[in-house]
Amino acid sequence: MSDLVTRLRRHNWRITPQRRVIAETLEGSHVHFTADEILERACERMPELSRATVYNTLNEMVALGEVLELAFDGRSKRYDPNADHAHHHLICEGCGLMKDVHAVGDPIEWLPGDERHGFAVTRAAITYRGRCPDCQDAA
Amino acid sequence: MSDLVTRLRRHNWRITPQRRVIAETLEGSHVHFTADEILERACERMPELSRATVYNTLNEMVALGEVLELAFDGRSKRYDPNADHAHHHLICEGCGLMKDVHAVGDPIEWLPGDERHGFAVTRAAITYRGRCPDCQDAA
DNA sequence: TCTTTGTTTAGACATAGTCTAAGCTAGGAT
DNA sequence: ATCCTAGCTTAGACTATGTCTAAACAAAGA
Repeated sequence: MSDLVTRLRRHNWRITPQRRVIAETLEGSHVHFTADEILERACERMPELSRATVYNTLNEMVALGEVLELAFDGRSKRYDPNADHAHHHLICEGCGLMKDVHAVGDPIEWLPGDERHGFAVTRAAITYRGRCPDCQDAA
Repeated sequence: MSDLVTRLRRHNWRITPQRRVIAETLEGSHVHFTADEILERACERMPELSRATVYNTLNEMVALGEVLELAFDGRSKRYDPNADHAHHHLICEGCGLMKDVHAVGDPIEWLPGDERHGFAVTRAAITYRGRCPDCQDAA
């Protein structure tokens, strides 16, 4: 049912009931939740679930490379279950709405060798910002 | 002396002694400090400076568009005084070292119209990640 | 069954940032 | 010069987000 659960199991990671609920909550949504939003929604299915377990589990899924941690606003991190599928993010400066978007090409190729300062560059993420249709009308 | 101060004054923004110290601390460094790091350094020149003033001042400079707020790690925001000069950031996944870098072209052009979801897209920032020379050796 | 290892829990703790109420300062009006 | 006002600064309380700890719990293997 949950593809994220399948991917997690491949790491020989024990799928406990708590972890399954958290993974399915993450994957079942099309917005990127904060840890507390995941806790709130997961608790509808498993009321005794603790905050510490949600934080632990999310951090472990990030460490396994199956979930991306997004930190755009400096307030709270958000979690993106599509770690395998290259995409970027478009954020509304008015209301904070976030969309996944796909750009043409690979940003790493746009960084010249003499701008790399000897780094081994492995990833690149683009954050687009603007105003969504609703917030353009409101302005 | 401080170009940032000049830019801020153009907004009819009162340059108090506190604000000058904060602006010069920001601009005088080549790394991007957190608010608390700025407080610590600014206090060497003005020991009675308060934390609230540093936070207020940084937020106002961001609102004026003269300083960029960077939120990459979800821990604490960092502040970049070069808001006028288009550049991106390269971060070491080992030690957190951050460098300003310049990519070829404008990332906004790489986002197709049908991926914009009706947004008016105004800005794009690329975050490159990898390992710096020191952390490659350590690995 | 017993043991071992890993998981979950509640709550204490830590960190980053905001808010509030009071006092202070600079500049304009008199 | 003195007063007034608006805006600035301050200390500390408060909030939000996340981590840590110690104990209880659960599952798998001997």
